[in-house]
Amino acid sequence: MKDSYHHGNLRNALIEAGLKIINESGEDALSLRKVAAACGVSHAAPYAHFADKESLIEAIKKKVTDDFTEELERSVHAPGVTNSVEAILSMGEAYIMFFRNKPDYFNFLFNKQKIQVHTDMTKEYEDDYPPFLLFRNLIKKFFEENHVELPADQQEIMLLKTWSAVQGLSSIASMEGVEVKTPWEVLARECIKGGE
Amino acid sequence: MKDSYHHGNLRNALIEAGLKIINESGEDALSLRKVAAACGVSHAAPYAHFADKESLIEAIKKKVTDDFTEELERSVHAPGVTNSVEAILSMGEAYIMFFRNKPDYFNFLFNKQKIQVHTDMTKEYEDDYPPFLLFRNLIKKFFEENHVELPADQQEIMLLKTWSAVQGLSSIASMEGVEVKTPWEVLARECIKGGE
DNA sequence: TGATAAACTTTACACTGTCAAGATTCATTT
DNA sequence: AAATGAATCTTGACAGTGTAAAGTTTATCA
Repeated sequence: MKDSYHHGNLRNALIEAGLKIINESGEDALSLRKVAAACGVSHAAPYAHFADKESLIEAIKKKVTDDFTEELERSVHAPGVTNSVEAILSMGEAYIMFFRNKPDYFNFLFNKQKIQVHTDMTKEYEDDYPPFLLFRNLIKKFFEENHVELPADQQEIMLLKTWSAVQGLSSIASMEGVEVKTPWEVLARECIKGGE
Repeated sequence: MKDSYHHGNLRNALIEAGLKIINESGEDALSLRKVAAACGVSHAAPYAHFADKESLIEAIKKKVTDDFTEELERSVHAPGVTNSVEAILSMGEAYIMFFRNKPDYFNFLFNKQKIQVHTDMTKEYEDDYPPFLLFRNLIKKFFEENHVELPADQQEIMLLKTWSAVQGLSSIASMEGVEVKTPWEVLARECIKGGE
């Protein structure tokens, strides 16, 4: 992979190596020099691809967010998901289980991350935070399927009711020291219920 | 405050100075040497009071958590809080507004913090995470006031339903780039409703 | 082929956490 | 009151860090 002066794919290699370090030793253990060394490259080489350490971390966050988003998308195509209510429950469960399985990702993803979100359901906002966009579209679909006509502020409340339940249980599920009797999959669905 | 070789109250001064730096410049800007300098003390002096940087940060976290807990306790004594439902709503609102007013505290408090929590309502767990304890006791009070007799797993679900709504809206309220039309105080109450 | 840009290395510097050894003060006992 | 040991603080050192500057190698393209 490193047979010449030029690495060839250093940018991606740095992201990959960085993610590996974070997975194995936590975000604190991430240093530009270690990442560079892991790619067999000098300690200043990353600066050809990233302005600073923060930029590399942001790129890693983007990759994790992409994986996360893909997992959410897959969840609505699971067997048994035939209507929008089940889709919301299935995606909410996937959301929560993602962070239950990778507890450190919760803070890693949401810390210092500017997350653009619009709760207005009448327009399209392509640049909004993708996981949120998926939820927003599902709620919208739910309204359409069930011919629900609510005033804008009630729609906003319903949207945030669902998202906060999911976000909150994810936060709790990612905490060390929290032991619950009920399986997280069941808790997920129970906590989301009531909004719709 | 520093008129002799011995500082006299260095431990608290370090915590205070550290918190000030975090409030003004963020957690990343916190360094032991800066904290020491702010207290007019040599760079290695903190090691007489804290094992390492992490220990100081933990002490700062404890202080912020104590303030947070006090604010929650105050909220249930607000005028208009006459029953347990209103108490839950009032405390939930206070919880969320705390993080809305100090967005950076959300990640600061919950990141890498081992938070002990028991959802079993039949026993007392004094060492549990204090803000959670307050919630648990309010839910318990609600059951007693309304003579609700639910099986243990249903009680657990109700508890986590409430806490996840509060925790989730706090997480969302602490995000940069999230703009909502409804006031957060209203959202708070709306999101908590439905559990009880 | 030659010029220009991109990718990478080397060197350097300031800042960081932490350790070890020493200096000063406090507290307690005698 | 004097002495002794513990607590507190200083000084000096070291390895690891992010990052800037200047130089070297390779790729690209006219």
